[in-house]
Amino acid sequence: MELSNYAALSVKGDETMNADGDGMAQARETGTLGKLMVLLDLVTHADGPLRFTDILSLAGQPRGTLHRQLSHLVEEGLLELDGDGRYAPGLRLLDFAARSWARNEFRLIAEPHLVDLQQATGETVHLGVLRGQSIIYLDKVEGRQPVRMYSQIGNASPCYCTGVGKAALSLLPAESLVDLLAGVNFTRFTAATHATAASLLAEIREIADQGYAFDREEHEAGIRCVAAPIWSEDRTFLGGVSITGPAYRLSMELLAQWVVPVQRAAERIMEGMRIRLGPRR
Amino acid sequence: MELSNYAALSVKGDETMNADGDGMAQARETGTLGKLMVLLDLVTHADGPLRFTDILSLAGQPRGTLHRQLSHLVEEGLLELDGDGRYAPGLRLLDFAARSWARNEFRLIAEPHLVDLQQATGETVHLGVLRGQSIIYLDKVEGRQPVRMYSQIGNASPCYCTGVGKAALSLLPAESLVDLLAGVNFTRFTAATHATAASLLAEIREIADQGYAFDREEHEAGIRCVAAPIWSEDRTFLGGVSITGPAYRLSMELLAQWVVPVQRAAERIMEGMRIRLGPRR
DNA sequence: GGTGTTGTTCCATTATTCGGAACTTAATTT
DNA sequence: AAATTAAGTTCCGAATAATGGAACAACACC
Repeated sequence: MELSNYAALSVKGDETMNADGDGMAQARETGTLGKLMVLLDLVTHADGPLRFTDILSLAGQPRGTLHRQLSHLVEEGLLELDGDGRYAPGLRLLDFAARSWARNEFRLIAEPHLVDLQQATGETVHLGVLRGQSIIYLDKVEGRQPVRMYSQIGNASPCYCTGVGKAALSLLPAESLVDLLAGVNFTRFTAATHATAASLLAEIREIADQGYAFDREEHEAGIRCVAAPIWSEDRTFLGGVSITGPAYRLSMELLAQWVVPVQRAAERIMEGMRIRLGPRR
Repeated sequence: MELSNYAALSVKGDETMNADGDGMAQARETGTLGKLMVLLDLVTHADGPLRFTDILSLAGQPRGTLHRQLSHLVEEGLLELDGDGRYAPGLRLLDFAARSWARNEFRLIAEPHLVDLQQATGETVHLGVLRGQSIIYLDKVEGRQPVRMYSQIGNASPCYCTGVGKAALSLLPAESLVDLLAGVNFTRFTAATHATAASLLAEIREIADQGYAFDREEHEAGIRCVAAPIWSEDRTFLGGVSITGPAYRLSMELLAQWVVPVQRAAERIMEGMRIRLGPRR
């Protein structure tokens, strides 16, 4: 019933006001749509279905207004209203996403290289993109284990404690990086999670030099990974590939051996992007 | 570049006007949101990224208006505008969907029973819901094969040529069924696809009596399935479970043997719904 | 039958969207 | 290279849709 750590994982993140000293505030108003998206965010980020009153207190809108907004969302299939008057995410979202995923050019280019990497190492391979302050996982290739699909794909994870996230951040120019980190809320998931922008910055500088990143159980205890960055030539697109697995099986020595394969996969994906999307980008 | 069979697969379907003699027209106007959703539909249903002009001709809006609408969608992350001025579905859709899927109550209830059914038969098991004239697949459990997740999940498939679809339709009262079929555009995917509402109606009457449905290579040549219906007590929620596989492996005799297991799985799922969601529904 | 809670409908006011046209910018032709 | 066409962007008065307060139903819990 309670809301989950909404702010920490929010893709958008700056709905209220970012305590950013810089004058350059990102574009904000999308009028009617923006307000509706806030509601969609609220409902999809909640731990379970929300009643009208719950949303009322969270959204702080007048009752009449909120009621009409929710009705519209329900009518469009973006939300669903069950028999007990509780609002849940709508199935139309699934349909949109399935199409968006199936046709995603970047993912299609990367796919064969992810499979190669999975087979070479036997461990789970992820593909992620930096979007705002979050990493969105675009694909995942696992070994033989009983399929639990969708598990990670589409999930927005924090950028400061994942391999792909840190690899992507290392591509940013120093200034943008500092700006971005200023807005990040550092939640400590494990003992190894970076707790401050300063300590993260230091590691990212290192990663930028080396060209690869580790996740030393920073997001989830017992889970490690190696990641390599991926970027478009115009740097509008930042992401990464990673190999992930349990710490008992993936020693740091083994991870170090996988640096080269991961980097090679990243390079091949970038080569594919140049060919498919044109050399300029 | 061309549009795919947009109308046939559309979840919404009645944007213009349904040739429905009945006075009870379903609610329609969602104002600003509705117009934006039409655009989202256009872009997500296209075969590839669309340029501004493409959308302009498809949407039939004034240029200035369309431009602002697309800008808003892009700003919210629902669409993405690449360097070549082409619009593609945005990644935010993935994030929404991942959450919507992970927390879907019906899916969570059904999951263990799907796994059981998969292990009992060794073939692929699907869970689907009727939404408008389409079946939306909510889950899929496969055997050992190399994982290609997301493949089917979230996809909207026609109701008239899938096992789950026909099973779900068989739950509708005769009147609603006729109304619904009046709006369906019967595309012949294979030689076995029902071509008219009449022939479909005849089979659905049979299915309603029997309590299970076959798909005899009606959607895809070489693919068969058995399905059993699932419904909430108040009949607001209709769907089904199915076992799907290649015709060379799944003889009609074998499928007939699986009727009982599929029905049992469906019953257990419904029992779970009664317990979790309250007896009324 | 009251009384508080929750959800829905109504309508004048206000703010946003609409859409034609003028204006850039890029591509194509002469 | 200049001229021409196409493609995309910005502007602003008019039209429309969103707003939010208040009054109205539905339901539970005393």
